[in-house]
Amino acid sequence: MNLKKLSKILGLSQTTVSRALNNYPEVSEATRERVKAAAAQHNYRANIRAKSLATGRSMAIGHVIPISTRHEIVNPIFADFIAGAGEIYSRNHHDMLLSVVPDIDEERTYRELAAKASVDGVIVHGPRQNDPRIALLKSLGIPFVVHGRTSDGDTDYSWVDVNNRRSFERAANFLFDLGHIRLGLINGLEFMDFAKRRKDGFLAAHKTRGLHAHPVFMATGEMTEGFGYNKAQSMLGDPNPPTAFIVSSMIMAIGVRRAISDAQLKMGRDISVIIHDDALSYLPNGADIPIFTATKSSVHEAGKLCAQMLLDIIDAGDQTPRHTLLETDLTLGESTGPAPK
Amino acid sequence: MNLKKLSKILGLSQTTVSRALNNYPEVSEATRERVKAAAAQHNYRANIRAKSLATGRSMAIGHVIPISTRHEIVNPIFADFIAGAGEIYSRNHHDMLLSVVPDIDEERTYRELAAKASVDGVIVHGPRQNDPRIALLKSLGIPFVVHGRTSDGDTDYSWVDVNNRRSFERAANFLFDLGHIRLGLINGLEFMDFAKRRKDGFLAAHKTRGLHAHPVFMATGEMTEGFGYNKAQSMLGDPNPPTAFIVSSMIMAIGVRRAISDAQLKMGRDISVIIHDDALSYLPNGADIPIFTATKSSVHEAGKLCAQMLLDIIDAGDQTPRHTLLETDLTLGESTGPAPK
DNA sequence: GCAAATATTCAAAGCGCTTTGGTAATGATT
DNA sequence: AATCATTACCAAAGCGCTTTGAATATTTGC
Repeated sequence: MNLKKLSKILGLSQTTVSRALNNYPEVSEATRERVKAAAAQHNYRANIRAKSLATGRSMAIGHVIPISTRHEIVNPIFADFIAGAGEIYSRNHHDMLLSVVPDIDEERTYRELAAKASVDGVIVHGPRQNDPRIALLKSLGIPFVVHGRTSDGDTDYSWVDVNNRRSFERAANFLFDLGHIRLGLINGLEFMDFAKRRKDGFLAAHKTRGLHAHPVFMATGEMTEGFGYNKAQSMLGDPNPPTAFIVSSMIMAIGVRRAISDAQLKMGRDISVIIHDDALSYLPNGADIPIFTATKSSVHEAGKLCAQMLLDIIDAGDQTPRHTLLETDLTLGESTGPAPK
Repeated sequence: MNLKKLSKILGLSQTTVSRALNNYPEVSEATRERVKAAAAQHNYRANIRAKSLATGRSMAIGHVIPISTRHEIVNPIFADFIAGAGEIYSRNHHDMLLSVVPDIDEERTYRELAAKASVDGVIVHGPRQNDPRIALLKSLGIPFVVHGRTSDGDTDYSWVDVNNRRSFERAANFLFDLGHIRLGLINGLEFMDFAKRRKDGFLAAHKTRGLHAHPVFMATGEMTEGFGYNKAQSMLGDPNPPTAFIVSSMIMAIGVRRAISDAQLKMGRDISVIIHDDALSYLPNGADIPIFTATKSSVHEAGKLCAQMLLDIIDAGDQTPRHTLLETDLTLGESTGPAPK
């Protein structure tokens, strides 16, 4: 079923049928209803590619998911983020175009997306401290929103980010308040901007207390369960080990918990743990009482915000950057307690 | 830059330029090279929607990800599956169109995908035992591959699945061989086909040994860490508890491990655990020695296989269903041992 | 009752590509 | 030298929609 056939059936021109369906005012209510009824009856939907060829808008948003070439790891938070964004898209009749590409091919992918005019805008995932994608997308003239931020270079673009620095500063201070002096940081890769900011917050808290963060107690790496386990284990093996950990993700924290339990220690009593909790749907932080004390910020919500911001930007045709900085909730769980004597 | 301009620059017709770029034979090698050089120089890429409007092929594959309306949970294996499939798509110049929809809207989504002609085929995720989507997609005439299978109704369609029944039968038998008699099963929702098959395998092993599976020791629910924890905890609280668990996913197993550790038991000594391991990139089952004894099958690989099968089907224009049944590896880890006396 | 204003409808062009059905030029065949 | 293939190219139609500009029908104003 297509427009031509449908208009023939109705005895109307394609123009009128098209306008009736798209709610243009210059169509009488009587015919509009007749047209809509016929469209429903014949299960007519405008061919999306013909439509977007005619309008110049693709009604699709691109997400380029980089896969680390070295480690082949997919960021697990991505499922929840996508779910959030997808909710907004489908509510606004947009499609989501996903490109999963080795990080080495990212630039080419963005260029193609732009040249082929496949999308009206893109969401940028996992920004590095200094990320060439910003300049690239600007030069391509394609609207975009970054999930996260960059620190160096051009910072004049739209983003939605969590206040990572403050979160981790608060987390560290909270542990200091409990009497802990030696903290371990188990963080993501430091060329990732969020990881850098978290470390900065961690260090800032040390500084105000006049404490010194031991480099050996600041680990940075791929955010897997295994990495969390290894680093926690080796830090706990130190002759003068940390009494508390701050861990950048639930997944790593699971490894940390395993290491603690392997060392015959009890989390929350012998050793405290604060995690950053992205509120992943499949990894809830306990039911009523959180397992982990956490700086919490829903990545599902972030997906929704990014998507909405991008659609707004596209709609407005507007170039002035927008920003949303989300504060985290510091929620008390059972993984923290006073420093052991 | 578009075809028209490019052909003007080259002093050739659009026909010739198009043919040169698409490697048709009726173009001299000299002009072909000249055209390709110019295309590269001007960063020309065919507008994908114009192209697919003309060819009738969208060069896109749809994935409809259902979100459970009741629980709002995103299946975490989905990230790795998508990554695998995406690899195949980009290698074959296809796009991936993702629709994240409440399970209640699934049918409408498929109908729209078909009517709007947005995709050349779809991958069906998470089939139920008797899944209406099969008949729907057949009636819509849209090529599809199911990741998993159905048990009831029409079973004549293409799929890629893991031999879930045999996997869990083997797992149970392995535990019986170790002297365990009371096994606990912590499984996904049973209307999901994979969960049903796993349970069938579990029961089959009991039957051949002349053993009876206790209903209280067979849990079924949403595959979260919390569910694994709750069920393991309650089963361990039984006056005559199981001495081994078979767990349907790594995520749930993490909860099971937490319950075991909370109960002051040692996994692999006091209680054995076998999991099904989807080989998720961000949740590797240990480094050199697996943490869990597992029936292992990479979901990333399954994504690749599904994608490739679908592209092959579309390419062949062929209707005869194809099947790939993957056997799992039963890999020995540190979570299993002889039944305690 | 007639011009002007307004409300409806339509034919045709255009979005950027592919593909059909040619033509012109070259080379091979008798 | 005339005929036939073959090679290399092109003009124009068509994919299914939107939108411009014009035409026709219906009201309104005086």
